[in-house]
Amino acid sequence: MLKRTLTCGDLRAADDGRQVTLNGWAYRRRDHGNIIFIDLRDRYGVTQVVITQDAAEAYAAAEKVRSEFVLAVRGTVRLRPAGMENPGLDTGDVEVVVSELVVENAAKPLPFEIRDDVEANEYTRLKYRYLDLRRPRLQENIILRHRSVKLMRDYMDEHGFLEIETPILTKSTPEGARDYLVPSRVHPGKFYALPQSPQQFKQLLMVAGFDRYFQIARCFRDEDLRADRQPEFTQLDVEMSFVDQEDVIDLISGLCRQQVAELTAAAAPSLPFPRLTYAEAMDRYGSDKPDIRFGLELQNLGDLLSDTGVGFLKAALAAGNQVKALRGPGLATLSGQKLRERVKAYEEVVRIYGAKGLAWLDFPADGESAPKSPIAKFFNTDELAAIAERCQAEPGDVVFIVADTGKVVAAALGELRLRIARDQDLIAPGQFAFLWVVDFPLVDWNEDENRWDAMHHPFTSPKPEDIDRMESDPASVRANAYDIVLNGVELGGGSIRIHQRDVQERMFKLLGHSPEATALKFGHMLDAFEFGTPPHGGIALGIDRFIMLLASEQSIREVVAFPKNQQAVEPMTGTPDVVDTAQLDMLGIRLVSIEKKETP
RNA sequence: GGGCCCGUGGUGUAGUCGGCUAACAUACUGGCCUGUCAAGCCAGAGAUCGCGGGUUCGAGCCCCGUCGGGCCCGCCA
Repeated sequence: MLKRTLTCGDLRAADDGRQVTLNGWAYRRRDHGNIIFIDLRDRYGVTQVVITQDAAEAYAAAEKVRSEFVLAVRGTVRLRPAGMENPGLDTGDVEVVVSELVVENAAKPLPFEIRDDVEANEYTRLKYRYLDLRRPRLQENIILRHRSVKLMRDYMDEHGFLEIETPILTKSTPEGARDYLVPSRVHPGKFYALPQSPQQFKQLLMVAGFDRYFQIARCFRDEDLRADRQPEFTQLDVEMSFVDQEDVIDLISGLCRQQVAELTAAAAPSLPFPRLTYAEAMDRYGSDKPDIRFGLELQNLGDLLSDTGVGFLKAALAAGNQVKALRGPGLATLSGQKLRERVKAYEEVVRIYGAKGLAWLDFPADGESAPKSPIAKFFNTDELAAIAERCQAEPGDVVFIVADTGKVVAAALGELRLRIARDQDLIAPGQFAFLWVVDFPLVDWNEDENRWDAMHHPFTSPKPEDIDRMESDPASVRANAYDIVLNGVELGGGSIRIHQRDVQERMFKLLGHSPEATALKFGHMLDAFEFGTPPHGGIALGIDRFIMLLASEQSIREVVAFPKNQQAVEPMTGTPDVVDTAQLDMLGIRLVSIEKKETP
């Protein structure tokens, strides 16, 4: 083959006169008759090559070139004629006059065009992912991902961390997400599980004295997919010994700051990152991962309405429910028709999160007209004024009210808050608003199973001042747990771990595990805690999500080379797929037909 | 398990109060053209409108079912 002497991103005016050979893909071809331009593309850039009848053989070949042919060209670099430079290309001052052109591989018409401004159906994109990945946008995302991970590795190395691999074939654990299982051929009837995270191994590395560990770790969870959830994903997994929460927060804040500073056009976010307790976050934003790029905080109205005559609010407060409000800036300036449509859409939003209704009060822009809200007349003047003051509602605003259990109010208004911010364009692009959420509850009551679940995971330590209430009032026990949030996306979370056997046993007991089950599943952890375990803690960052945000993408599939679709299918290879009976026989596995849903 | 939205030439879209001989752009094929850079101009081919059924004189459009996809709820220690 005709090997390149440099890449399609290299040539500059100073290279005028050089003999060069380029390899690449025919990105665009412009045939003027007797002169043909081809933009030759590789991952480094685009270079214009020119073919004329002066090189008759090359010209004949160039006439047959189509999009995405792989070419090798030999020729001479020359400055473009005055006025013909292309400032849009790094190589735009020059072009290569071709003396020899070789078609290394032709290409059939493509299933979609290789360009950023035409978005093909995502199934087609995934089926031909190798073509999708040629598009500049995905090339940039994948390159950004490389740089991000490289930067993380260097940062961790500079801070004294060791990168250590942990098993992919490991043991199924009863807690948390569904495991992906791998049958053992050597032990028919037994199974490995793919790790949901390297949690136990990294803690045991602390017991082993490795002190500062990290890993770019692939994790697997067999749960339903979302735009920000793939069944396999990558974490920056970190664990440290002889540290407290502040050490972990400092370390990771610095890493995040560096990522933004070095990989985006945004200014480095200032340290320390803002911090909220879980209780504050839920109260003020209705979310444990608040987007703090805009205001619109939730306001409690309960105390203002203790004597209200408004029936549904009175009833809600009497039942011990919450009444909270959210300001919709400028919404009262919409026409009656538009406002009704908007309210209807917002009712739909809160309904999804369990709210039975959405009340609204408009404050007319002129400060005089009668409100359009059908319920405004039930409030007395003092109440309206108090609500406006509490919500800092100006003339022209609408205030939305949800009365329900604390959980429903938070979820409904928390989500509505995001929706209003988007609709009213309150989020300026290009921001990276980090936030630490701390003091998570240790456990969470599971209504369905009638038991306590670990909010983070069962190895998370309770706050020393709360530990005495683990048995008497578990809901009030706070954990040494922390999450880092970026632009309303949960980037990662961690905790200071339990390192004492008795505390760990109390935790398992609280979670409803019998001593026998605990010994069977977690005996190795409990044993380790009796052989000199240092105080330790750590964190894991979702790398896919981080890069999605750095790249301003809406889905982590845009930053994963070969992602699965929402049905957990990878359309290119056709994964998952059936296997030979012989393979199953070897594993001692027999398939039973999956029961069809019964028809009523 | 559930909710909402979307399936129209290869690709992206329009057409959705029923009248279509299915439109536009691009890609594709052929022709013209020596300075373009999303090149341009001319001509051409290419779609049983995801699939099945129904309503109707007539269905891309309405109804029912089904398949595929996206977003979300549940789920995700």
